[in-house]
Amino acid sequence: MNVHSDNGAKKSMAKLEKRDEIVRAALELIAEHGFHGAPMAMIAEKAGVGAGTIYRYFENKDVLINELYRDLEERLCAVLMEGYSPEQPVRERFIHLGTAILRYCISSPLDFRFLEQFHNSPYGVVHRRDKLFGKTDQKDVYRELFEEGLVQQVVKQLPMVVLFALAFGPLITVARDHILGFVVLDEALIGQTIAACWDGLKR
Amino acid sequence: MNVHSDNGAKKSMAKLEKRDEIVRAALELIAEHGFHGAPMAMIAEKAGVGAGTIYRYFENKDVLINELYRDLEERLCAVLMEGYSPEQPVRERFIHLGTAILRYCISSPLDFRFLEQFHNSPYGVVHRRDKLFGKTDQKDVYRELFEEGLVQQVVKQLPMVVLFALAFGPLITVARDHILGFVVLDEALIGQTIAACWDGLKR
Amino acid sequence: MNVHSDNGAKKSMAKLEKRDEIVRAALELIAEHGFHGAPMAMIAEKAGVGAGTIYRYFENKDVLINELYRDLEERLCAVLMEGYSPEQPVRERFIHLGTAILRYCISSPLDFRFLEQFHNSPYGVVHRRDKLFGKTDQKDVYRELFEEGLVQQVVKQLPMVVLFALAFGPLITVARDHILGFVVLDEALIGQTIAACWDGLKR
Amino acid sequence: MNVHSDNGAKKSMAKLEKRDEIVRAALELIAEHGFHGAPMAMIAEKAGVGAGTIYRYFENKDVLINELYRDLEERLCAVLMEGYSPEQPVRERFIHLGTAILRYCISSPLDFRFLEQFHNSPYGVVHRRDKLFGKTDQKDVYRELFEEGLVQQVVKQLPMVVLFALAFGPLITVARDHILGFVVLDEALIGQTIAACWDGLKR
DNA sequence: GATGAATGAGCGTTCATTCAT
DNA sequence: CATGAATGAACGCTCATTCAT
Repeated sequence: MNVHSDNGAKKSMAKLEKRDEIVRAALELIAEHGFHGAPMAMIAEKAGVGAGTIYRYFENKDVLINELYRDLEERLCAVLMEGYSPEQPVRERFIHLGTAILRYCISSPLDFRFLEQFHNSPYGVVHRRDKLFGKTDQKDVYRELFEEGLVQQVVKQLPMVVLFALAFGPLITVARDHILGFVVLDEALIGQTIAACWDGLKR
Repeated sequence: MNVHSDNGAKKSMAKLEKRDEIVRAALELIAEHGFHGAPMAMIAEKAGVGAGTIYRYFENKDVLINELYRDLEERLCAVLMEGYSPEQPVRERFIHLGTAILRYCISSPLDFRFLEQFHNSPYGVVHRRDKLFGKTDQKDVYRELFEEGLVQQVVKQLPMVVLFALAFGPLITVARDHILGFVVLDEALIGQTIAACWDGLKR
Repeated sequence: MNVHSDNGAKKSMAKLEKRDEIVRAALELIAEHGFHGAPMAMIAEKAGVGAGTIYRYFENKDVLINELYRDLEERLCAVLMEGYSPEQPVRERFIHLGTAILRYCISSPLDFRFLEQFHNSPYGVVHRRDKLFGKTDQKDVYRELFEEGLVQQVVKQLPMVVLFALAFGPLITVARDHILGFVVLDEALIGQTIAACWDGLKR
Repeated sequence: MNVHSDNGAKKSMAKLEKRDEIVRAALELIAEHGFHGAPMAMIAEKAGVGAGTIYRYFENKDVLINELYRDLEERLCAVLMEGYSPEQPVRERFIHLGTAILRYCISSPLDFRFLEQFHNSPYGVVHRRDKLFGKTDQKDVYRELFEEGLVQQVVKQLPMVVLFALAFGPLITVARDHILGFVVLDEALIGQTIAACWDGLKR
């Protein structure tokens, strides 16, 4: 270790730093160009590592993508739960979640684009099926929220899947449109959009 | 079937027939396996033509995909307009369109799967941008409908893009879930879902 | 076909010609450098075809190697049976076979080297096991010959596998040494060697 | 085990111990899976050392393999010479050597498998050439034995290489077949096999 | 015009070897 | 000295596209 070691240089990276660089590079490339537009060699180059290095951290491309997804899902989940209070009324909770989602997609557009790509791929379908049919035991705030809403009769008596669609279909769509520059979401618009979703949902 | 069609069965195909076979084969393969699961050679085989033949009808794979998209869009548009009457109130017209979309996706799941794949790919982004920013002069029923709704003050005062999202985000989502078998859409559920969308949309 | 088409040029090859070139190239490279010293790209180059072309004729490298083996085995078998007469005494028949083998290895050293490489590889072990345990119904002259020799009590009462070893172990060994230039087999030496093998075999 | 050896068990290894572990690991992996099935990293892991450590003891993989071969050859040679008495008749000496070889291959199948792999590879060819053409000055019991047999006119008047083939070709072959489970060599069969070899050799 | 064999760039992945620690 | 993370050339294989027939 040199006392003068400039810590700005591309020189050595710590172990975790390297994994992070790979993940970040994969995220950017996949978010921007899709799974096919992100060859391992390109990810490696963007991450500033050798092509073989990726395989020290991830068994193969599928694993890399799935771990990246899990990372993002976790991050998103943390964001959603921040300030979430199960004591609040269903409506307030829904607005909290919706707002958090839209803000997240605005502040982390790459994350959001990646999540979309993932959901619209075979990976995502499998993942969704497992989730719906309870192959994961991860507790699910949305489900809980809507189930409570059904019991309290504040949301429409519709299948869970349809409630999801009514609640998040529009959010995902405007989020994408925002990222692609088709609309600019500001706080006011976020609020109005979510309120409109609630109108669709509520009894 | 032409009365005069030589009944050499699979033998010669008319020019248009051939193009259609290619397009149909591409549709099926892409709908089922995605863009990457549909190599040109496989499309050719399924279409019953030589691999090189495709290039007589489509400059390259991108063009094939884009033309296929245009075909489907046209078909969808025709379905939507069937029985559509501009004289009806905005709400009735919206319900007509929504119902038509959901019925179409149920009766033509391959078409729908393809359209989704397309929209969630670089192709789709470009296409959407062109449409929004008016690079196409194709008249757009949705836009007209919502613009009228805005003028009549029956729908919320929100940007067009957000109205789209509120209206079609849920429909697309439930349609996909139906195709993937996560929910079964019957006529009753279709009606309720579209009514809920309208609740989100209306002032 | 042009009347003047110079038939010496590298120009076009007929379909079978191409398969043959690939097989020949694979044979030479594997014979000289082993399986690992014969990458597909090198085989393609030596064959004068594109790398991808090989896969039109052979599903993958394993299949190429196995088909090549089968080709050679067939060729060898034909050579062995040429002039072979089941009516002759066991000894004469053995000498016929042994002579044919040695002559073949001298005249087709590449074939022989390949066969050796194959036998000394996982491919060969599997192949041998199938043969010994009768998973192939290919009739086997050696086996028949030795079984007859056992019945007539002209060869030693030893397990078939040991008889094989006594008969062909030395032949394979001298054949390899000849090819590698460690000894020069002429007709006289061939005769003496096979006679010696018979001495080891006979009762 | 040294009385003073720190019993930190797997902890530190003496220099020679480490080399031995590497060699043993290489032997096992190569014997079982061939040269290609034994990556350096796997050898290192099995040996319980770092991947880079191997290169302190062996310049590269080729050198490792060649030194491993030399080790085994030495071991085999020691086994062969145990109880070998140059005063005995040629025949008895041959039987001693042959028996020792077969017993060795039965008791040390890994060694034997490795030696075979080696002989059937470019390494082996070079090695053999050096030996035959006297680039090594290692005295050679077989050669001496056969030369004496020639002088005494108890073995056939054939080139040394052919005598080798007659003597050891069958032994190697049955040894392999034993290891692969195609035949079971017991003491009786060993004796008969070697006797048969001698029949092939003797005048 | 129609064909499909041929192509080769590009993919995901492995592994012998190096070198900072 | 020993390490093992990092490397990148090389592998087997795929597939959009071309072109001789």
